[in-house]
Amino acid sequence: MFLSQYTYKIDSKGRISVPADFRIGINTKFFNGIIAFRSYKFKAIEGLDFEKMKKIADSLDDLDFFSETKNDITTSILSDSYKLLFDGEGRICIPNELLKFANIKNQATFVGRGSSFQIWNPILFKNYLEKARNNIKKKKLSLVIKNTNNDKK
Amino acid sequence: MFLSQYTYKIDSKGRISVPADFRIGINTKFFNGIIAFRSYKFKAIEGLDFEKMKKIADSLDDLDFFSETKNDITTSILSDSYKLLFDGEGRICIPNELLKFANIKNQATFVGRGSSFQIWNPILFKNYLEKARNNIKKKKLSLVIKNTNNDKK
DNA sequence: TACTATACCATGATATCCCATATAATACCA
DNA sequence: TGGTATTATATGGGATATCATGGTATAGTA
Repeated sequence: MFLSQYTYKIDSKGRISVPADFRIGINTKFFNGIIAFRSYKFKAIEGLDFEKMKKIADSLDDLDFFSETKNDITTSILSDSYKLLFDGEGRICIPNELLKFANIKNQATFVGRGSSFQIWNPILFKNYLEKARNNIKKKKLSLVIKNTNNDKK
Repeated sequence: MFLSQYTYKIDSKGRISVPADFRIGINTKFFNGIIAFRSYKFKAIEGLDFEKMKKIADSLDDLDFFSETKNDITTSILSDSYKLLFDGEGRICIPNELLKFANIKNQATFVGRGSSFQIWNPILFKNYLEKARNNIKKKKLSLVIKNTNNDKK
């Protein structure tokens, strides 16, 4: 489970450490690294376990083969995704294409989202987090949490 | 079940003991520690079992990357949560981010809330407790509590 | 040869482990 | 019941390991 935020540097070679705690949650049996692609809602990068990416790909297979939606999603997710391998120290090298999209330069923030994570420009994320917190307060969504929890029990 | 209050010190390394009684109620099979995050209602820290947090995360999770509604809540809960592992003596190290938010310095009070608990600045909690008691008296809610309590027995 | 990418090694700061101690709670026994 | 022994637990400090980060060396490529 990916939790918390970690802000790390990008060195002169474009390398950045994936948080050690994230690496633990990543199954490295078949693929020693992560999958990354553009977020659809945010100026950020989505990060995934290989296995979760496989689940997404499988779920896309369930859609109607001829549907327009399937084509769009399949194209934009699967063709626009990158396999980023760990080096010996658990670092990855984020492609320029993604860095530019997320407006990331010297530093990046890894953001835990449970079964996946995101990579943000630290300042942009700080702003968004502030907004998200306020939204929750306004909409009193704390109740939602309680309910979803009770449902599962 | 988490009950009572316990006030302990934070040592020079930032460590604080989790009440032994709380530790008993925490399943340490997969994760030997607790999950902590900002409270939405109080200037305090919420504490949870790992499995309970996992249930929350799962309820927020779906493969739909286009879902608008859950983004804010997912980010503000999961990115603001921390895995806090026990050391050999059952202590945790609370991140500065949370300490600052809850205005905690040298001491902290663990407050049992049944299936979860909170961590407070001792003085702030004392004040809140006082207020809560007065509210009950004013609204004469003591009867309600007694009744619901009997129901459970 | 120049240039890129990958593997390998070094280091300082931080966090974790391990052991020690004092105090409080409990059990035991007269 | 009273007093003592034993256990549990909160707290403290030194040793060790982990991790982010920076650098060097090697292999691949055009």
